[in-house]
Amino acid sequence: MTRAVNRQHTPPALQRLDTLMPLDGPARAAVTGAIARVRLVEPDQELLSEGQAITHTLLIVDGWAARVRVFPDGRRQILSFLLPGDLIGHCRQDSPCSVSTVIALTEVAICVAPRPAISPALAEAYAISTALDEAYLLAHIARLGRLTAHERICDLLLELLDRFQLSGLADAWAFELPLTQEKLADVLGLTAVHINRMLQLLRKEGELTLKGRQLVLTDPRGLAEKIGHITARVYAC
Amino acid sequence: MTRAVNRQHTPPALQRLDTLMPLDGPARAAVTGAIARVRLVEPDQELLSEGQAITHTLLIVDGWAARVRVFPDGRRQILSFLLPGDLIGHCRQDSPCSVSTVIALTEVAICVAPRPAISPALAEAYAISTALDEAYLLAHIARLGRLTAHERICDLLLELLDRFQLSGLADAWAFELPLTQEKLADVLGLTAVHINRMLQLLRKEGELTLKGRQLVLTDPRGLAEKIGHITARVYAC
DNA sequence: CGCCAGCTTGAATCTACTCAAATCTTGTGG
DNA sequence: CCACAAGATTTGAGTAGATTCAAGCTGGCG
Repeated sequence: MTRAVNRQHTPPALQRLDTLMPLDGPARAAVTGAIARVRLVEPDQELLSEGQAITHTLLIVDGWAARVRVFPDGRRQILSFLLPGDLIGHCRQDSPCSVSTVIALTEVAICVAPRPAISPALAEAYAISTALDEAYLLAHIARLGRLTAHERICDLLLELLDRFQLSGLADAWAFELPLTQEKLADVLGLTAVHINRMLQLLRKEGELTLKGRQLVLTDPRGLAEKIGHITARVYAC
Repeated sequence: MTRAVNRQHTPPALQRLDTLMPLDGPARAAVTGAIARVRLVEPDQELLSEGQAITHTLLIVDGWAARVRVFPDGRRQILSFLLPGDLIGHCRQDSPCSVSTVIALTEVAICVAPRPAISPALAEAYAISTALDEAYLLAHIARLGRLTAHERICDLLLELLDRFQLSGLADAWAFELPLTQEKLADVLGLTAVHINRMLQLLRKEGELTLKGRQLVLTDPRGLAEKIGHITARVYAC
């Protein structure tokens, strides 16, 4: 269950928040405490359903979750990924409810996120996290609207690499990608068959290798340059 | 410049916020005062550019604006529309900066949005507005990812109808659509030529009429039923 | 060993794109 | 009030990228 890259003691979720905004003692203690009390969710289980009232903000500790929309005829679209260190349901409304269903893609560990009132640094980390979330949504819209299948895959993988780097779950080239080609298709608005063909092409081009769940990008920076990918992180100032 | 539907004195921007959350006296006064001091922006002018520091939250008073992303090779994608009563740059960060360029699509009137601290009702209206914004982004992702050209157009027009109804700028069937087919293409991830053909088809099917800038949907509720459109408004509780 | 989910392959099809030209609008100046 | 230019819409023909459907393959696991 331990991820390859993160051998140190800092849990990825804590590391992500700390990277977004250096946390003070109370914040670190609160997050560490929260992370100690996780709930495990099985793959394909719903974490939250559309329209459901939100009582706590949740924090992803481990695993992959996703916001999804399913159409009456069975088409499905993954709206966004939720990865370790990401918040679920963080908003300012009095009685908020979920705007989308959230499901676990792998086994997921979640906990209740400490209240931002505990520490100004924590509040700021949450705010930056929320801003980044929005940047990822906008990037996804541009991806689906204007990129080809080939570009979409590269662009998404570069975003994921970047996101995992924030939490220490990726080094400069590689991270664990536990998604089936069908799920990739559901994020990228394509079919599994076409994802398959494009992944083969990318391998033939030498852009990536995929052994088991381990994804390695040969030259992330060169690839980002080539397809004009700009990391959303730059927007969070 | 006065829009067809809104003959009463309530400005659309005020009406939208008041619809989201009934405003108290101070809030209404503050919004009315703010709306009195508008800045006019010409079509195609930038309201905000990517990465720029945000000093005030802005409120759209009149006209259409959009968040756009332009690729190095000239492809462009409209990420979201900003319509009367919508907020620009409302967030919780200490020193926020814009995650996308915002341009005026028509002549736009904007003002500085009153601070939410003025009134709890206003703060809640802003919070709901922000939540709705996110719901629109998610809806757009699902649209681009999984709907056909025909469905995308219908789905977008239904969303716009719904949004204009919030501010009193649309009745049950019609609103003013000042977009060229090229701009519609830029939102929907299609080409102008294809938008043209699909609009003709929709007219032939009797789903809509388009005289000048006036868009009339023949049977919005039936259409929404047919394509499985769910108004994002339901998510805001 | 055999099953099953996921991956791979091929052929036919279709949706949307490209390019190019014609027509319609709208606004402007003479 | 007409002529003209510029922008926007419309039309047609050919093409490309992605889908569909169907079959075969692979690897992990009971």
